[in-house]
Amino acid sequence: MADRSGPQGNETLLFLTDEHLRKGIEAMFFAYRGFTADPDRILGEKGYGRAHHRAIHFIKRTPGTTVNNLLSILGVTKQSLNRVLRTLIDDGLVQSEVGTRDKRERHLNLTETGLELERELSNAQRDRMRTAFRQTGPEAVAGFRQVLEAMMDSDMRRHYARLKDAEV
Amino acid sequence: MADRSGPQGNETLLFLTDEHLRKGIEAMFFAYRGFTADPDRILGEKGYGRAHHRAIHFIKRTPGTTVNNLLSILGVTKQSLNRVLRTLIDDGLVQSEVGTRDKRERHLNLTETGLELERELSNAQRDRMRTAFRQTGPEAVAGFRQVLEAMMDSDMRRHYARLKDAEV
DNA sequence: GATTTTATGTCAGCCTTGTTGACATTCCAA
DNA sequence: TTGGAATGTCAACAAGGCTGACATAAAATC
Repeated sequence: MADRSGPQGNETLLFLTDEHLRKGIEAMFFAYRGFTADPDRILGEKGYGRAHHRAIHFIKRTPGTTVNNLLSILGVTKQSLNRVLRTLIDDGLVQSEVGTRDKRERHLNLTETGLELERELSNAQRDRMRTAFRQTGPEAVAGFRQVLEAMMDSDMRRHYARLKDAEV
Repeated sequence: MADRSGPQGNETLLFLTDEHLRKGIEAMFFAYRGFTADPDRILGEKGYGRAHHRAIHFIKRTPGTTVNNLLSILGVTKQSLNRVLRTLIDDGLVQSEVGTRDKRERHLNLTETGLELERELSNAQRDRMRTAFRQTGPEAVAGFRQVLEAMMDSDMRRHYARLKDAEV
């Protein structure tokens, strides 16, 4: 929100040049590849894809979540999500229970098998994140999260913040 | 590389808890969606996809690059890249010239039309990046780039660094 | 109580973008 | 001259997005 560079000091704005912005763009591109590389390998071996990982992650993250809630977090269509959920339910990784208060809803949870895969995936992804965090230190990590948060769409920031408040 | 937290001070390691790592993971997920949202909208209107954007970006970035070089940066198969390049060449956005030194190679450049689209895409993406950078300040941006760079696969870091050295 | 809205599931079909495999061409280099 | 490298192209396939249409059950509203 606030422009933290003074109005007179031009040298304080040097981090906003097009060259620096392009470097930031390419950093996002290359880093995201690394970010997904390890889970992708594991998923590939088991016949799943990134979409399954995302579903598994957020079900683990918000146990008992409904399909609609998952849709708004993932930002895909219900048909797309349904295809993924169907295979996870059929394979016994996800359990779908009719809601008690509202019987139209389905509450989603990971089964023991689902939790196992989730652990395998998030261990791999966390390992890389941990290494990167350790290499760069807490101040860099704080900046990393600030910039990423500022880059989100506002509705996604809501999801992110809600999760943050709930657990951290 | 070096663990910057002391071996005895536990409180300095608090940024490495699983909860913080998970927050970093979700920050990457939600931020990447924002990162690609604006170009995706523009591309969708013109019948292109993210793959076209990536090709356009790195051709602009490294004019006269060969197909093979582009392949190693983008990390896809030549068939996949070829399909994208073909549409861009047919639509007059990319020019492919037989190499002079080695006539097997094709040197890729953007045409004036291609440069126009590239400007439109990167302006949109830079706007978001600039806003995020300005909101968070130079120290946060430095941390952002450090962490992202540490998260890359080493071969991708090579590409990233090479581009960095060449132009920044 | 009847009607409308909501949550979900499902079927069919389309698109982009990734994959593998096979094969042709061109041309540098040993 | 022959082998291999760089590129192009064709075919087939899969994942995972999308839209549209329709069914069902249940909640909400009139």
